[in-house]
Amino acid sequence: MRRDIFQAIADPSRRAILALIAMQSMTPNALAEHFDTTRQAVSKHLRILTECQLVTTQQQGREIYYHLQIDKMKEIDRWLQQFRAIWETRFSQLDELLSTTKK
Amino acid sequence: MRRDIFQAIADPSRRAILALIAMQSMTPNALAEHFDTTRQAVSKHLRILTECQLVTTQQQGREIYYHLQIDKMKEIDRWLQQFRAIWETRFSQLDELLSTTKK
DNA sequence: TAAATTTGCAACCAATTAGTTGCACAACTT
DNA sequence: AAGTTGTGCAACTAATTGGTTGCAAATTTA
Repeated sequence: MRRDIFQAIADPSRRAILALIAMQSMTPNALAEHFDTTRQAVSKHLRILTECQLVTTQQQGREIYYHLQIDKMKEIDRWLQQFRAIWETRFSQLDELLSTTKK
Repeated sequence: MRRDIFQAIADPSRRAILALIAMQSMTPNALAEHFDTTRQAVSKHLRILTECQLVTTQQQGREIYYHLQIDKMKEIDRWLQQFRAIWETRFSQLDELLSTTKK
């Protein structure tokens, strides 16, 4: 059972769930209304997101609110850094080239 | 055959391949040396990365060099924006709180 | 207390995945 | 021309995935 953030965000439904609860914490039932699948399918996605700590839960009576764990999202950002470093370098090189051409 | 960047980067080997060719374009054989799998397995990963345009090829004699298509990586960054907006807001809120506490 | 609501979990299933081996083909080397 | 090297593709396989239905448990409502 591989369970890392990259595998978690590979699924479009899970990305949609993350985007939804990013706006506001939601219950599984409320989330399921946004999808064509069953509530149980959504529940399974939430389990995966919980396992890799992208979301946390908060019980409120018989309802369970799922919260986005924004800090965990930063891990993706951190992985992107190595590539961002490249495209920023290339951009500044292009920038340099352009200003050289101007002269 | 779902083929989007998020599914592509879900696999650790493919992330490693991306990181390697980010430094320098490489042939499948050269890449395969960095992995415990067969050359054909690496070739399959490269095919997936090519299909979603994360890499491009450049034939040179009988060798084929795989290049990172850095612009495509920006798509991940773009998706992250919506979340980055959140964590930056929270950070600035914390920032505000701290400066208020100082007073 | 009985019924309804909200949820998670298990069992099952079809499709997909990541790997393998075994080719075939083109391009260099001798 | 014959052998070697670099590569992609097809066929197969075991494991994983994302979905389903059918529960059971806990909490709220009547």
